[in-house]
Amino acid sequence: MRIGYPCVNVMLGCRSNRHFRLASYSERRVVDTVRENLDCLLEILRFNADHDIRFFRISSDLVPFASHSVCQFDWVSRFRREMEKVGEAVDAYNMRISMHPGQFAVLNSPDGGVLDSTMRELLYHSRLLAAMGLDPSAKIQVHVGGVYGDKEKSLLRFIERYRRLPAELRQRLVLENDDRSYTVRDCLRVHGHTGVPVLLDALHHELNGSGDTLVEAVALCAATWRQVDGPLMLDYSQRAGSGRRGGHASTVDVDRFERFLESTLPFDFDLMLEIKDKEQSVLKVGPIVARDPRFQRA
DNA sequence: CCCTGTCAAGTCACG
DNA sequence: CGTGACTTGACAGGG
Repeated sequence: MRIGYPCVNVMLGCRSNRHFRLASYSERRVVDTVRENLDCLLEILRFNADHDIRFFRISSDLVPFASHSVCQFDWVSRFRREMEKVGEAVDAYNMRISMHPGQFAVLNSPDGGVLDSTMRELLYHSRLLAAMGLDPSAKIQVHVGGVYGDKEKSLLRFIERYRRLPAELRQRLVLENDDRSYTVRDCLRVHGHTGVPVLLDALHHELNGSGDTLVEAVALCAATWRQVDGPLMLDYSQRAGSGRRGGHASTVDVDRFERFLESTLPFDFDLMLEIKDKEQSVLKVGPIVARDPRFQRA
């Protein structure tokens, strides 16, 4: 089991998701920003390796405006060597990488313009991972998308769209249950028609359940990942104390986390900890997981 | 330095 | 109809 965190390291003084306003776009500006972002990404990976953290989500802002028409420079060629270095670091440390496009990528939208921008955005993600030389176990996680007043039709539209995706995208996309529309069971239906692996978000499953217990859901999702996809990925977060929908906790509650882990035994997976204090929470639970023989899975 | 209005993009729930 | 929430708040202009 590898445990990781998304996008941002709060301890290091750098950020790998720096961006800027579209109004101030220039090739110079974007090149400078990408270079800084890649430098920082390498620094974060080195930090992770030093602390035995081997799962990380790369920010979609690594190349700002990459899918926007304003972006004309060939960032793959320009930063090939730097991106390969990232991939080499990932491989050297036996790390796992994921990405999670923003809410604007909606593959099942009935709107052709939204579909176009979604395709450009998803292709940016897959080209970035490919430029790093990462194998297909580096995943891009998306939701089914909107309901548009007809959930069945909208789910079927996702299936059609998925089938027409280029292979470079199909080999990396994974489908995640969301917190209000599409449950794990809905995602599993899509899997049945497409083969897309299903990523389980434990909190979404709590808020928008399928009737399955957590461990049942883990088992069902695990079966959708082939060898080439790598181990099942799982998103774990805790709600902020006051209990409003959505908001993530500021730091991990270690007892609750341990109970969560016990409740998923004996399944193995790579775990993304979505907590505000990022790597600090991973550092808190890492030693517990490493020390406890019950969690020495696979 | 600090303050704050605003930021490429979608969808949905809430008031 | 306007606003906030979502995987990650940060930029940029003005005081």
